Amino acid sequence: MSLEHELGLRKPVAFLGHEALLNIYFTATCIKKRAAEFLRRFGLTDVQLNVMMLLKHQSGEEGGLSQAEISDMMLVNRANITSLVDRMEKAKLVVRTAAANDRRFNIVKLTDKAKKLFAKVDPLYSKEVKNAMAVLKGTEQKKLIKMLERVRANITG
Amino acid sequence: MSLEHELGLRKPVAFLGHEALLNIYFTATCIKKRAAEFLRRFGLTDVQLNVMMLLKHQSGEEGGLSQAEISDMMLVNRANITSLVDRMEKAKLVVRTAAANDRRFNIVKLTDKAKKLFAKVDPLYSKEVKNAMAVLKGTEQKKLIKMLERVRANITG
DNA sequence: GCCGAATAATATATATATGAATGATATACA
DNA sequence: TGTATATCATTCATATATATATTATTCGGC
Repeated sequence: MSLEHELGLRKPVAFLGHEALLNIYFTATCIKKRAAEFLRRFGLTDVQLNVMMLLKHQSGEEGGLSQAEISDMMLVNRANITSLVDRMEKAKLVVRTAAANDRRFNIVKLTDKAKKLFAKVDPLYSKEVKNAMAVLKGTEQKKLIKMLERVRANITG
Repeated sequence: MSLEHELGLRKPVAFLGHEALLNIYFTATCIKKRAAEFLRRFGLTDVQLNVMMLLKHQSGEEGGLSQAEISDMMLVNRANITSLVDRMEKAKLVVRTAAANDRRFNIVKLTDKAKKLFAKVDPLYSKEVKNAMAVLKGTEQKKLIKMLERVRANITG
């Protein structure tokens, strides 16, 4: 269904480019809502799962990531990571560790509790993601990715 | 460039569907950041411009929209509209008016100040949007829209 | 005309996002 | 060596998002 119908607009979006842009924006919104709804039963938010995924799969030699690395990998302001890690630390999902050589850094690591929870949630979440995207064939997904990469390259460059 | 490079990941995203989903998500993030940056010089946020666009182009007979209508057209929780309209009212961009027949409703309307500002910002913003999407041909934009519509239909249905 | 259900807006607690300013620490180099 | 500069994390004010509960009002059925 078109955005016009989904949002209950009285008049269509003014021009094609704007409709395309709004489609990207609102599809992301739907994805985020769906993820939030799914993760809620585990007491997690989508952002927190994202952090857990990064710590699981992208950790460096020290067995974790600095807050600056997390911020870069999530395209999020560094100031935001402070409170995000605060909340996750309070929920016993991560710990802050002093870096070996440079006292400016915190190395953020997953707790055992978080590792166990992730082992349970990750396969279920992956299945959800696969189902969500299964309406597009592999070749379509690749085309979609290429188009979105071109848009990003154009606006960030 | 691929997400893997843009975000500085050490390992690639686990499977194609997740990469596609993350591309949608992060492209929306980039669009939002770019819009925020552009609108800042006018003292507006992207969300506030969105409200102004809706009030300009989608208003009903009463010359405005109820807060519930705004919420539906923005896929945003209704509770959120209260504070959003509060801030815009404080900035003299909108006024709340009592609806004629039903005292439960507020009709939100643009002020003259907001109409003038919108008349200035809108053509510049539209040009930005056109430029942002100009890397994709019209037929590509249409394909992109169709694919995203299918994804939304799948996850919201 | 009255009562329960539905609807609009609000209040509250919480999570996430930004920019700007600050303090602690490293590093480069004159 | 010592200083300018860069980098990491934090704090602050602000904007946006959610779920949940509450209040005010309207409407449907009787």
